Amino acid sequence: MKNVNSDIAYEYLRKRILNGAYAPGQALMTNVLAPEIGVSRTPIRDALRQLESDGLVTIQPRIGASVKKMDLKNFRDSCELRLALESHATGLAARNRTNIDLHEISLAVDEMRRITNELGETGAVERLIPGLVREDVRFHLAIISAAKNDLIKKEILRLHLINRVVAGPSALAKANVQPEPPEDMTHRREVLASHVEIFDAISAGRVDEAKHSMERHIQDIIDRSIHRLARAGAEVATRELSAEEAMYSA
Amino acid sequence: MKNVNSDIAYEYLRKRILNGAYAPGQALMTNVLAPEIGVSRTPIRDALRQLESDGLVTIQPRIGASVKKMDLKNFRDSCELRLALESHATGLAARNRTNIDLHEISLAVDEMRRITNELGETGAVERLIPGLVREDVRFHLAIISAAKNDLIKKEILRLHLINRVVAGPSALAKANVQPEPPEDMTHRREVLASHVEIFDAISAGRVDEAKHSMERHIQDIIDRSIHRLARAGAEVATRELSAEEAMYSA
DNA sequence: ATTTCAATTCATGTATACACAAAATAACCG
DNA sequence: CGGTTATTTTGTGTATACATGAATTGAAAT
Repeated sequence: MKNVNSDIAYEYLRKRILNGAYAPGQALMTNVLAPEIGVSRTPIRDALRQLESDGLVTIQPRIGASVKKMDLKNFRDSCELRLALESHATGLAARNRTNIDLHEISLAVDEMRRITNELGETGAVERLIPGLVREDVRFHLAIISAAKNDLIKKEILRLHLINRVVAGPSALAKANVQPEPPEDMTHRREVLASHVEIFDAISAGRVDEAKHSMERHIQDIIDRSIHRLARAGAEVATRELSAEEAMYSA
Repeated sequence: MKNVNSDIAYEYLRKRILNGAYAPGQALMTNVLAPEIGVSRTPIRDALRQLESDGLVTIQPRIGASVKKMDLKNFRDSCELRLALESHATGLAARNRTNIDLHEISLAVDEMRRITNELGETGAVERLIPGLVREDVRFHLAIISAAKNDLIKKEILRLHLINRVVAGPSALAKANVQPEPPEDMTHRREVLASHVEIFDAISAGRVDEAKHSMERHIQDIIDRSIHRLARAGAEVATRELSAEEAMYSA
């Protein structure tokens, strides 16, 4: 999409859906959005259709568009899909990665190690968590890029978006789940260890090992997400997030 | 999509793209299609956007829509994606299948066995191949349904569509590749054996085995497709097919 | 003859008007 | 007073008109 007005509408709506300005199920009416955004209904319809294929919006004929509701079943399904794609992509990465790819992945691992250690020593959660998230994103992104399959990459990025919206830090905050229990330091070291393990496998070209390591890693992440969500109640909202997530959108 | 006129345009264009009425890269101009289909440009634009997200059409801003071109790289990528999804779905099927699912899968296997044997005896290719294709489709469809993940299912169906368009029997025919070499009888028996193997694994709930069997099975199919396509020339066309493919669209 | 640039054509993107389906409200009847 | 049926409202789907950007043609210059 690169049509001026459609893009304006698309970005506007996407941002607002992603940061929770609209409640899930909320109707998105073209004739109220048109004056609000300052374009006509036509590009808004385009944007809504695009958002629908992104999985963020539901369109019912003759009824209209609404922010997509995510129940636990849907969320599980999309996690499962992500698991399938990202673990497979990791296998591909082990086969297709260039040295440049390897370098980028290793940077993400090294930086995460540095921050994790600093976090263990100083306990400066507020200051360091964003960096940790950024390096995590960087790691996963570098791998799916190294897989050299644009279709798979595109699909994974789409899913990341949805998942983060549902289970991202701010979403959990709004659902009254404490986002970062302090005893999670051990978990952070586990995550780091997983990343190292995955990197090593990719680096050595061990396809199956890379794949399975990533599969376990993502399964862990998913289990934790679902566990937390389940505690927060069955109905899951599409909620706030920002800075780091914006990367995914790019 | 269930808007009357959009649907008309969508079905019209989709059919024509799938049966090769338009050459790959062919421009699809709203103002020529509008009188042709008998609706205005607006629902046609909707249909084109839908087809774009189906992966059948490319839309460039201010330039317009055109039938998507598939080069070998794109085709490989989409095969790889299908491989990832369908093998994963098979693993899920082994875990989640109901007895009804199992029954449906077994019917597809039994029927394929019957037809394969009859084919081996009579050699009536013309008459029996369609049935074979149908049972193959039925088998794969039954499995991805048994996986109980609608997202994955939807995605696989989308890919099947693209793949069949590119590498389906009629596409190969147009590309001057003999569709069914007679010595392929051994291959047909291998396919049947694969199906049996996969069914057994799913039936017994052996997740990993099911997954890997399907992975090998699909890899075989892909290798054969790509091999044939490569002989037919690098540039791949989006070409004719019908009856069986229509099933996938449903 | 070839390249450059201008003018024209043409198709898209966008706005808007209208028709119609669905939802909300009011009127009617039991 | 509850439930059913008109009526109105509201917002979508569709057609169409207009404006703008891209492509193309033709003219001018090298």
